[in-house]
Amino acid sequence: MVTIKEVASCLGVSPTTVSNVIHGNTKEVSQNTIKRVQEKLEEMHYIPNMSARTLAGNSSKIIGLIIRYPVMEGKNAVQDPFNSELIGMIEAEVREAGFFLMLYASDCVEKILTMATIWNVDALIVLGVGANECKKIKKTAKIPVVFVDCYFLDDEDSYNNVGLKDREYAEKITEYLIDQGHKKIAFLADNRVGVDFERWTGYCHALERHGLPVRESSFFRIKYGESGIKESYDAVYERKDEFTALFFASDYYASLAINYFYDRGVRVPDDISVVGFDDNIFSRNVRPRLTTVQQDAGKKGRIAVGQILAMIEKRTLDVKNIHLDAKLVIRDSVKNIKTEQ
Amino acid sequence: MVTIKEVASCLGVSPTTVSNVIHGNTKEVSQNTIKRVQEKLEEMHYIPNMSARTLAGNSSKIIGLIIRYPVMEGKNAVQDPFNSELIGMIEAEVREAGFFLMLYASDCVEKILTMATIWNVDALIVLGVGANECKKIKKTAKIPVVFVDCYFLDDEDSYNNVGLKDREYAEKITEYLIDQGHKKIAFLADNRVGVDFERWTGYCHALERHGLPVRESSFFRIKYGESGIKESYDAVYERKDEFTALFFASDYYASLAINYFYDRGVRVPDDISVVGFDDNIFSRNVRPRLTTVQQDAGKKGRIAVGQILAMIEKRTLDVKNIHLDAKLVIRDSVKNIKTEQ
DNA sequence: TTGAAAGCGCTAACAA
DNA sequence: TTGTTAGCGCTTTCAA
Repeated sequence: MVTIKEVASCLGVSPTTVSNVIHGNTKEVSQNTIKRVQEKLEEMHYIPNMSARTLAGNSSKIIGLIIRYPVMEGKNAVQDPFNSELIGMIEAEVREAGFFLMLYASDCVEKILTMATIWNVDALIVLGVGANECKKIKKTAKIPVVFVDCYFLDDEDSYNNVGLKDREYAEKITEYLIDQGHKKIAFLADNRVGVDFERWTGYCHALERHGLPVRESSFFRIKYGESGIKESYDAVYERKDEFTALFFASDYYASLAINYFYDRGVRVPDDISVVGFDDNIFSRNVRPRLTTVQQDAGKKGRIAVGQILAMIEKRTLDVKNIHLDAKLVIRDSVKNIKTEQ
Repeated sequence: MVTIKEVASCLGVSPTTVSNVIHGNTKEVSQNTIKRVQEKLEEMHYIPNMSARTLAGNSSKIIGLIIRYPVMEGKNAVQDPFNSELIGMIEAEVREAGFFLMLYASDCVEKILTMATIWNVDALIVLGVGANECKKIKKTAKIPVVFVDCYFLDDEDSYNNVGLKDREYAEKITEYLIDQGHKKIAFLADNRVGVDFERWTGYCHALERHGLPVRESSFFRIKYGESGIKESYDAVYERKDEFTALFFASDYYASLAINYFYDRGVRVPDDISVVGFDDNIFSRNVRPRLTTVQQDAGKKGRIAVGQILAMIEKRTLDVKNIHLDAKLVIRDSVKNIKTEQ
């Protein structure tokens, strides 16, 4: 390990000068010294020691990426294709900005904040964590925090968040179904909080707006794990005649369902229509191709990191809680049944 | 930030004593003091400062996870479903062992080692990096390194690696195809190095063993990106009559191909048989279900972290380069054409 | 059984 | 324009 001291003594200058050159505080350093120091730094392969820098009161250059702790058996937090894309994007952006990414999966606010303190983390990006946790994190953390895909119970606009117009687009895709003649539409998700709650609400709004009844029995909770999913789909199958269309809160579940139905001889969209949400690899890699709501995970990541960097550099932000636009993508999983009625 | 000093002065003891209690060096501390210190630590919510610890010569408790830098347009390094599962598993294991995970995507050995030095990283887990890079990393890094899914040009057994019996199982699945009467089998992958090279080699061995010709023209290089894939598949389609079976080096490409063929009216397995490799979500979420080689990404992750921890704790390892067993999973994407001939 | 003191590598206030 | 020095929080050696 080459230290600043070593470089300095090699050159016969003081550590301060070397440090100043490293940080570009060169107003008071002669051109000649700057050059000599820079060359020596290069020559000796000087690599900074971040622990020392951080300890000396500088920023750690670490950004903590918090992902939700896995609830599901045999499934981990990175595995969801939407999350993966987001994480990959965030890693790339953080790295390119000269920061380091510490990945930490947890639902426990205490642990998250401890991790942030231990490492003197500069900022936190928090993915898809529940409203209560968000509140606590925001209240306690003394560093910039950007949430991604979070929904809050209290003052929405006091949070820094990058999300999607989930409700609006859930409403749109539901209206599309209604427009295609569907009146009996089920909503299926593995929970009904946060993002999924918003999508459910959008679905409800669309039904109400068109004078269709909103029934609690039209909500199916999909259980976790392979066997849980199968069990849940069995329940849907039993009641399939009650519905003409199924709105899944994610492409993942929608594509699994299409294949499940295929196996049981139920054809999509002829026998039942299906829509999803997200437009990830699953929606395109299933037949029939899935009609869904398209969102850009990469964009979310880029914006989130952009916000974080702006906050770190203490620039202010005009918009705090951003909800990105999405796009209805019509493919082949919905049948127009208007004429049949 | 509560420091050891503060805790110490609150208690009227020295920082040394507090530090000793924290680290369990309690042979020379009285029971009473231990208790008092522990309670105070708790009460004051003492959280260590890792920068200071690291600077004072202790281990950083950071494990660096290096993933290959993305080559493909619009695709990032975390996005591959196999990688995601592995990363999620590694994160969980690392966290549970009391370490922290720094995620870093790069192909550049210099940058990787700089990152390791900057942070005084305790160990490195390196995923799917090329042989040349592996060699350099092993030679230069002065910390434990475990490679995952890497293949090496020089002395294989001098590396710590967790891989799969890629060659053997590629051979097995090829033999299965031959056993089902297939003689004209293409091999398709997006490259032919590392893991994919092994799979290709296994494929070649099987053909040779059964007296079938190995032709360079039976290798298809799948191009990156959505349009690249389509273009590549178009080329396969053009020559589809030359083959009765297609061996894809990954489930991802195999499942995409099945759907591509479906769209063009080519039925799998009736018109052409398809096999994949990995058995991830794609193989099960496609119809017909994909016949493939099953491997356990989670297990790889667990073993890799186990090896790393053992190395960090300076316990020795008997087996260094582990190649896990896989399993041939026969589903519905291969037709038995023996009788037709 | 406990504590004082030095030092890890770096930064920054201040002096020269 | 350059250098001296103190100190960030912690560990560890050595003395008490």
